[in-house]
Amino acid sequence: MVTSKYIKPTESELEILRILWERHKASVRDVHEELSKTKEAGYTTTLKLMQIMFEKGLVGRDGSMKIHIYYPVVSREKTQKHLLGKMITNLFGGSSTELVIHALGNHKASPEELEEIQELLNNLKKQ
Amino acid sequence: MVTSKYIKPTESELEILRILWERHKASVRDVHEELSKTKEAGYTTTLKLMQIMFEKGLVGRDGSMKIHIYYPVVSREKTQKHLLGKMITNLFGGSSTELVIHALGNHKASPEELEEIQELLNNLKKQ
DNA sequence: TTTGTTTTACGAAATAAATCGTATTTTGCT
DNA sequence: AGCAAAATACGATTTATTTCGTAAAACAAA
Repeated sequence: MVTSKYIKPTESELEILRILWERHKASVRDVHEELSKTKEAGYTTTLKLMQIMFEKGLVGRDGSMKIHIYYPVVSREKTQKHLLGKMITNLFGGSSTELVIHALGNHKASPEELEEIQELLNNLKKQ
Repeated sequence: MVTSKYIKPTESELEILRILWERHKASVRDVHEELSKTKEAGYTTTLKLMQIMFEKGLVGRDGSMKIHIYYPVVSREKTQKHLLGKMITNLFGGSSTELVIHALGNHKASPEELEEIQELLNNLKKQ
């Protein structure tokens, strides 16, 4: 049985994946326009990146329309898990708690979100 | 007034910083030995990386001893903040709550840690 | 002081990532 | 069909990152 190897997206690829995860599917132009809001890059640069991502298997595409429509192949969850693990190890001394505290401290959460976390916390305490 | 620019450590540099943050100071050999536990790399590779980090200003070093003793210059906190922000944006759709939930879900925390998070949560709720 | 070991300096190669120019193909109009 | 605009393919360059060989310097100890 062949287990497909985890491919670590680069920084730029992650920015593109972010958009695809959000929209589920998008053309190169869609992605490029969204990207342009926060970043400076030529259209062909975005195109090339997405082509490379396609070759790597990070995204898929449907060419049956007039233009290619791309969609994510790697799941957000799996990618989150990998990168989160690395971050906890290298940046938070292996302590996920420390990460949680930082995340809660630096970025504000709404009352609803706090409640959501509270519930999760209650569940964890029960065990 | 000149504001010093944030230098984003690379993946490898982060692994070295992790060790320096933990030990406060260490020789190249120290770092290399610790690194070797989890990673395969030659001694001069580690040395070179640390020399480059010194040039970039990520670490400092004391050469008054027989051998160079390196120490971190960039703070763990500042680095955490930068990378966490990027991670929340690209990987968790801008929601720090989602990150917290993932972190708590995938990596187990001790009762003491849960209590610590509970207190933080209580404080946040009060506001 | 001579010799072997460790440490450092340095350059260069190998690899990976990002950027872009140009050419070709496809599409939408008229 | 013919033309302009948009989309794609592709190669090449640039820049960043990682790796390591070799040589010089510093050190330890016989």
